[in-house]
Formats: sequence, C-alpha cells, structure tokens
Amino acid sequence: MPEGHTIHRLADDHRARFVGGPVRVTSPQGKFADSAALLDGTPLTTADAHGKHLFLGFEDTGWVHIHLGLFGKLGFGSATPAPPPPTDTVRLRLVNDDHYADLRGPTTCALITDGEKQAIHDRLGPDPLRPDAAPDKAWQRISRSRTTIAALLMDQKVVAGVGNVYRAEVLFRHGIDPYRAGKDLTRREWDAIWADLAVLMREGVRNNRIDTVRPEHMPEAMGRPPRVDDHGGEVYVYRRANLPCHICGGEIRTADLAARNLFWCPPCQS
DNA sequence: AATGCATGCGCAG
DNA sequence: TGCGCCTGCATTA
Repeated sequence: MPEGHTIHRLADDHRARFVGGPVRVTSPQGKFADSAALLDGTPLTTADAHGKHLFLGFEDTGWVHIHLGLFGKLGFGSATPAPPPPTDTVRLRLVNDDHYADLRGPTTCALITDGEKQAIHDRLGPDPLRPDAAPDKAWQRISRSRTTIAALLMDQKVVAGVGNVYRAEVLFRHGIDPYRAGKDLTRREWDAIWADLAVLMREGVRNNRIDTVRPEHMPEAMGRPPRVDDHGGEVYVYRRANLPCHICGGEIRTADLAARNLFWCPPCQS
C-alpha cells in the first residue's frame, strides 16, 4: 500500500529487473491494451518516481504514468520457466527473460509524453526522497496558510509523497498538534519535520515498510508485549486509536480530517 | 453472501 | 463536503 516510499521502491525494483532490455507489455484486463500493443517489445530505459507517481520510460515511445491510488498494487515474480497466467484484473504486465511485474487496481495507468510528464512534476511539491527537492517551496506555502498542518502535509502540491501514515507519525515525533495552522509553525519546526521525513522515508524505501518508533520507545524496551497489527511497521499513533501512547500512556485519539482518519496523542502534541 | 474498510485523489456543488 | 473510482481482504451474518 502506497505512500511515496513504496513508489520510489517500485522505481528501484523496475530499474533492477527491466532496464536495458526489451520488455513484453500486455494488458490482460484490457483497459491499457492499445498502449500495451504500442509498447510491446520496446526497451525500458529508466524508471522515475515523484511523490506517489511512478514513471516507466520506454525508449523513443514515452512514459507509462502509474498512480496506485488507495488500492493499486504492483507485484513482481519470476518468469522462469514461465510467468504464471495473469488473472483478469491485471491492468499491465511487463515480462522479460527473468521477471514479470503485474499492476492491479491503479487510479492511473496511461502512456504520456515528456511534456505531460513535466506537467505532473510541475504541479507536485518537493519530494523528500528526490535529490532535487526544494523544501523551501513547501515552507513558502505552509508559512502563509491558515489550513491545518495535518491537511497541508497530505496536499501533494505542498509536499509530495507523504500519506496518512507519515503524516500522523511525523507530527507525533515532533510534538505538533495536527490542528495547528501552517502559518503557526516555526521555521525550525518545519526544517526538523522535513529532515525527519527524508530519513524516515529513505528507511521506508530500504525496508519496504514504515517504521517510526525510536529504539528506546519500542515495546520491548518499554517492557510491553510487541505490537500486533497488520500494516507492517512499528508506529506511534497510526491506527492506534484508544490504545495507550508509547510515551505518555494516554489514549491515542482519532478523528476525521478531509475524509481520512487522523491519529494523534493530545498530551504529547501541542 | 454481504458488508466494511484501506497507506489516494479528482470532481461537482 | 461528499461521491465515485480502482481491488482485495477481514469481518459479519
């Protein structure tokens, strides 16, 4: 499930498996069939990620722009001796001599031009995982906005790649009330949040999961039983509604914010 | 079998 | 602010 770290990891994974040689391209589900036929047999030259957008570069043909949305998934497997027959929900399948990749349920899977790709970069904010990122651009918007920092962090025009988990976790780690207005953040607080996102998300790419709990706060270190839940990482507040805070023991709260579930610890975050 | 829910986002009103 | 879209999984009946 996709926040920016997942997408950057997928770019890496595509590069490692497919770049440099011709790729068989099909759309078993049919919705991408025309473009798949056009791309079939073309070499993949590169893969790029910005926020939650993935771009697969096909030599002299264009880019496949993928956005997973909430439900989309990309899975890899071995193509030796042969890839398994695709199920009928596979929007896009890539195959070479060694690997296959199946895309299911994306919000977007479209063949686009260089210009269209650039337009997407232009409307996205800085991405903590991209070396060319300019955190100042985010600060310009945040420091002038009456919108809550919780909403601003989820706005891809402000910061690209942060989703509901990193949003909740980074605000907890910095002791910031999610309802505080962007303009009431200090420069120092923003700089610390940005630096922390870069570290946390890079770790997320490496491990392919989101972990945000410092070693000294891990359940084992605090004399508590290890976490039992299903989203794959060790976290302070995300999906921990009504459970005790790892640090103060108070109850983690949840609320609706812009149609998403917000989680925070009121005593720790002000 | 049916329902609900999810790490997202664009659109109408 | 609410709705629709894309899928798979866990939970409920």
